[in-house]
Formats: sequence, C-alpha cells, structure tokens
Amino acid sequence: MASRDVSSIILYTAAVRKALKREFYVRDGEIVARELLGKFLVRKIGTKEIAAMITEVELYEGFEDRASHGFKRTKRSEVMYGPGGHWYVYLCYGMYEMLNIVIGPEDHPAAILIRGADTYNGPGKLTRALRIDRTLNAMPASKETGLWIEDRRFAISQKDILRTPRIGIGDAGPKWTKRLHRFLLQQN
DNA sequence: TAAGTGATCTCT
DNA sequence: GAGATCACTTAA
Repeated sequence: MASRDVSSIILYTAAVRKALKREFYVRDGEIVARELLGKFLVRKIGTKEIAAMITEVELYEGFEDRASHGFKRTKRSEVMYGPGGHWYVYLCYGMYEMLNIVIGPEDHPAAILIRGADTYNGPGKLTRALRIDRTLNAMPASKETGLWIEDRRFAISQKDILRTPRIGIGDAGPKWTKRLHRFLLQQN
C-alpha cells in the first residue's frame, strides 16, 4: 500500500532527525562552535518547518571576555550563567534580535552567537527571516519550543572552517579583541 | 560613512 | 531619571 510506505518514511525521518541533546552544548566552547557549523537550525512556524544550515558563529565565553554579556552578571545576561542548551535572545541597536545558544555547565557564562545560516547572512537578518524574537529567550533548544538544532550528518572538513576575530565588538582587551572566536564555513 | 532605533546598564 | 552604549543593517 502506497500510504503505508509514505508513513513509514515519515517515521524513519522523524527517528533520524532529532534535536541535539543537552550534552552537546555542555562542552568546551571552541569545540561546540566548530561542531555547530554544518548543523541545521530548525524553526517551526505553525505546521511549517524551516531548516537552515549554520554557516557562521561567534564564541563568547568566560569571566574575562569583556566582549561577552556574561562578563557581568545582570538580569539580561543571567541566562548565560544557566546550563547549556537554552536560547539567549536579546535586542541590539533597538532593532535586531540576536540569537545565541547558551553553552557550558551552570555558573559558567558562555554562549555562541549564530551569525549566519544558509543564505541568511548576518544575525539580524537571520532572526527576522525565521521569526525569532525575545519570547524565545531562556527557552530550551528543543522541538517543544519550535526552535532547535539538528544533526543532519553533513560532513564538514576541518580545513573548510575559517577563523577570524569577532565582528563589531570594539575593544575587549588585549587578549580578547583579536581572539579567533568567529568560526565560518569557507564558501564553495 | 552615517544614521536609525530602543532596551539595558551605570551613574547621579 | 539621564545619558552612554550596543555582538546591526540599510541607504547613500
């Protein structure tokens, strides 16, 4: 029966396409940043799902990184001090929602800014296209919240990953301003 | 290159 | 409460 075949295919893809587990995010920031490249950011709007391959991220980690909101523990940055696997969404320049995924264990302030996915270049454009805003702040990255990350097993070669200093952070101190904490997939 | 935009944080 | 700041984008 044709209909039976179709349903078995749906079950199969559902089984393969799982949201990344909490443990994925509770690791060293540079490793998580690298491994996020090539993963799929999936947004569910109504019954429709939009998936976009992550192509660019920036790492903000620890107590000494002045470019990171987590440098100071405030009401806004509190989420970064929580356990990994939650979203941190905030407004920048009065207009743009920035999407970050909190990483690391509890009380370790760290997050990764998702700057680009597929053809959405720039963190502000990305969130606008996927209708991501601050209502998702502090929510877990899981299917229940409508925004999560999946491994679709695209092979990413380490030599295709470029590293540069982060964008637009100003002076974050001698050790941190020029750190190669921006990771992006080389085009082609 | 400059300006728009508004929440957040720091300083009174 | 006031003022500076900000991990951006767009229009010139």
